[in-house]
Amino acid sequence: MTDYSSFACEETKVHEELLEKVKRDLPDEDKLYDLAELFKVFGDSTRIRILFVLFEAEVCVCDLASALCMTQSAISHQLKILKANKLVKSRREGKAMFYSLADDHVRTIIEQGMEHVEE
Amino acid sequence: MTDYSSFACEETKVHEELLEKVKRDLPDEDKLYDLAELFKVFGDSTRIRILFVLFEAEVCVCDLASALCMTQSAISHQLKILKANKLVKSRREGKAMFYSLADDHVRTIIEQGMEHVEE
DNA sequence: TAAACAAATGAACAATTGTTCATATGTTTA
DNA sequence: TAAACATATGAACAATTGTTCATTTGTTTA
Repeated sequence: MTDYSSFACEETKVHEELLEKVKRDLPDEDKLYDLAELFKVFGDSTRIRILFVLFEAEVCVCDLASALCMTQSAISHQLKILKANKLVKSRREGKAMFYSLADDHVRTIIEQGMEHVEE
Repeated sequence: MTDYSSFACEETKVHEELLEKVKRDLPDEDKLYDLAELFKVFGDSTRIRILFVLFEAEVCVCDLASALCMTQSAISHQLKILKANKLVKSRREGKAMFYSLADDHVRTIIEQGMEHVEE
């Protein structure tokens, strides 16, 4: 990593170098936006709690609602967001709809987050 | 992982078993809240962009502002949030304040997120 | 010490978001 | 087929959040 720290803010030449490097390496605006949107999904404690329950088992909507002491509607709205972002998948079984984790990124991301807050 | 999926929603006995397990294993309400708060920090594209710039180098506030084409005030407000959540650290050098990444969880979390959105 | 510069902060406003309530859709069973 | 059940959805409301503008704090230097 280049060290720019010894230059004051008037030293425009070196900073232009940095700014060009940043503009070259920064991912597309679209991708950064998608990334922020993804983390926004994790940024709600109801959705985090849903994911934690799904770490244990495949669970239907009504059980999620009673496990988390929330209305069926609230849970259903949040599941829709989780599904739209491919964090969970669903499967119908008769009247019930069962939800489970979509893949293992979810686990890793939450584990890393947990490590951070537990420090 | 126990399979509860073959039971309908009326089968209250097995579900109670699941609900008890969930209540036992679910982290404290406080911890889940903190975790959601952490992800909320990642859930804004300005802050994501700041972090990406800091992947490259230690950078002062005015350079962050010009790199991201935003006002100094907006960047400063966001840096305060990043710092409060221990994602960045700062160091004064004369008039300038230099910011850098606080630890490597930040990188891991963002990398995992990137993998997910790129799928 | 006064002027200039870099960063931080508080108040205000617009935009976004999570929950509730009412209702619709889809599936089973009597 | 009608009733019952599980889930999904749309509208509305309160709460939260990001940016701007004006101002303050902290540091250097003329």
